[in-house]
Amino acid sequence: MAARTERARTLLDGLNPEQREAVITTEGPLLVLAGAGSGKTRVICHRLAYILAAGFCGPRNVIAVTFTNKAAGEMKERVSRLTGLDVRSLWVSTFHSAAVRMLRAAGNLVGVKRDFTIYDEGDSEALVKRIIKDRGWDPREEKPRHYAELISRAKDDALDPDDWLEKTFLHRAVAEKIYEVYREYEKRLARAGALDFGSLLLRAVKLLRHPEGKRRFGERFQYVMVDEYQDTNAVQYEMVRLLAAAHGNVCVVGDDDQAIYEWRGANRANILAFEKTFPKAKVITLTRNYRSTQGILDAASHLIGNNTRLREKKLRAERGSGSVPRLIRARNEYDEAEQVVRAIRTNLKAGAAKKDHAVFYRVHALSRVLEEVLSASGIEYQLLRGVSFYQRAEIKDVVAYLKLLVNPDDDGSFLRICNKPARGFGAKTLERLVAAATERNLSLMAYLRKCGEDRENRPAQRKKEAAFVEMLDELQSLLKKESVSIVVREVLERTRYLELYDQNDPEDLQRFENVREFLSAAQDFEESADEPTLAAFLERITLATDADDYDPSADRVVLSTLHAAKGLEFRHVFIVGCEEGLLPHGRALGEEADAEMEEERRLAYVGMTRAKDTLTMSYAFERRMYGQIQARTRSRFLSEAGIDDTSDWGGTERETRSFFVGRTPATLSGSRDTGIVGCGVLSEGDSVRHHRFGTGVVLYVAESGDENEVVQIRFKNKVKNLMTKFAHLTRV
DNA sequence: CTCGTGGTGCTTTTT
DNA sequence: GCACCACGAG
Repeated sequence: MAARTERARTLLDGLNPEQREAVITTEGPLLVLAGAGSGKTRVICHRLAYILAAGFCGPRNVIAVTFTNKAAGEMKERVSRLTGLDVRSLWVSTFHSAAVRMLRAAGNLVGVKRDFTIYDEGDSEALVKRIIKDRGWDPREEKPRHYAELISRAKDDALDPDDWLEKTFLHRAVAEKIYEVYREYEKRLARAGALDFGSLLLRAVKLLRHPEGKRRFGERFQYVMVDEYQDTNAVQYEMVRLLAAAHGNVCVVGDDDQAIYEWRGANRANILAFEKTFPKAKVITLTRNYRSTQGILDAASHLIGNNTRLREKKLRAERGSGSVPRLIRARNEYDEAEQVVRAIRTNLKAGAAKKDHAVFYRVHALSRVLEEVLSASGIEYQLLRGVSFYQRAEIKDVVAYLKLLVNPDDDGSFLRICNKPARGFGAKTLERLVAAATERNLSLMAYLRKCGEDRENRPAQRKKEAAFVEMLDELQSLLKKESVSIVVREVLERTRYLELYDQNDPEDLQRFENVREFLSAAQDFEESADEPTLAAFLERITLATDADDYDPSADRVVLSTLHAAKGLEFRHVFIVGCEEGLLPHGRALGEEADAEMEEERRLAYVGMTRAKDTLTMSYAFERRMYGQIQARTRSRFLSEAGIDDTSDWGGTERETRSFFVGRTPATLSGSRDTGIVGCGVLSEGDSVRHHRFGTGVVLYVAESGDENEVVQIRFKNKVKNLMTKFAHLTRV
């Protein structure tokens, strides 16, 4: 017992008093407000480890919920290292994986059959589209994406079609249409034995309310932990509440300033609701920032100070003052990318690694130019996100075959692949088939099996259909005796799927490669999984994302959207495209878009607080967007953050613009007047004079020597970043 | 049934 | 500018 206590106590070493308090407060409800860079992950892991090491309960009585599989995996790994315990029975997972796990075990209690299929967003949208078409509506008018999104939001708020109709503020006629689609959508999901992401959570909640489910899962978990709590939606909140109901030991960790997913149903006010639901909740605020220097933190704090905040907190840098954020002004997106890359190259020369750098942008579209310029410079990079591997058409096709084997009622998968390659399921045939099956409320496969015979003649057609059914039956029987990878191989073989591809077409060749990669993923899976079934494999890939692929050890510059940047940190951070309409995004600019504007601000805040040593923001005077060149205005966030543009070189915005337009960079450099310092002359500690700011001392010189040299100078009461070529500095 | 073209319409996207 | 989809011609 003493040894145990001793071991638990060492877990507190190296934690600050607040962190320590959070770790040892294991009983009762606890809300940890963790500012950016305040050691949140550390607290969560140590707290989990502490509970286990102290022997308060066994691993199977703890559940920790995070938002990505990757975060979950790392957490588990870390807890294992910290405790030396076997953590296999510890539930560390995403909300969705936890839901799946419970439903696979006891879904029958709430009407979920064992072999249910999971529909991802693409599958849901495809289903919505079929419903809209079946109604005879034009999918260009009634946009499936729009409908699918509304349905998904409704589920985030736990609203069934009737609840939703009652609550919606949309125009009656519009609302009725959506209601109709939503109802039909639910009907068809049920018929297909499928659950979408929203239903997974809703069914899990239903299960936790069921007496038997409550007994099995509600009472099992003595300790509940939730990460990124500010991004939970209403249903996830309810799930947390139910999981914690029996024992009341629930710890949620979050930061309302970093809530960036309200647009998809998250509710950052859950942070306030927590204290209402658990009136005795203890609140611990972590405000010591171990990541960034004070200069960066000040800018970020200034920015976020423009929001109305739920829980205001002031972060303090533990690392000292450091440099203040820099601003890059560029003529266009190419100039912007070139300046960023130049700055990166300067850092590389000074000994920094490529992986110490990250470039963030609001929209993926901005990555292209950066990629071009990085490639041209021979600097390796890795792109976060982009189309997920598992979202590619060819992968979804193969997956659809597999899903159909596990759950033959999955009409979505059936329709996707029944005619790939062509085997007699043309448009007309399918139309008839769907109509006949719908009439009998049967899935397509069930209809083919049961009623294939009693349809009118067409013997040739029936033969083809029978062959298809037989092929799937054979594959299905393989499932019982062969491993996942062998089944995948057989599927490719027997369906002759790969014959769709032309070996001479480079795009097809890529698809071919992707399918091969998929095959090797299947192999990896069956070698490593606890339960190497096809259903488990499908589950994993449906709930997997590309975020899970980011490799922090690879020495490459990271390109990422601001959203995907959450949770990461880099020595040198660049945020490009700081322009009105981009960051903040155009959709947040309207009169009645205050909430959106605040979310944009939080997004910028998240990006800025990723930086450890230097932060550079940039904007361009013009940029090609949607195929045309547009004049751009610098983002309001820059001045809100105190990253003051105009003062950097001593002119006004208009002067800057006219100065740039029509000039090439070469004509910009150098100075005509004697006494004015040129590039490559200054070094740290030099005293200089600026015509507006007076005299100051050079703090440091970035990109020394070339025409983009930037010097940081401390004037009487402010620190400025100036470009030597514009600043017209003289020596004192 | 497949291929080509033209029209459209475009944040973000943990699961 | 680009990617995706629907529709029409072959």
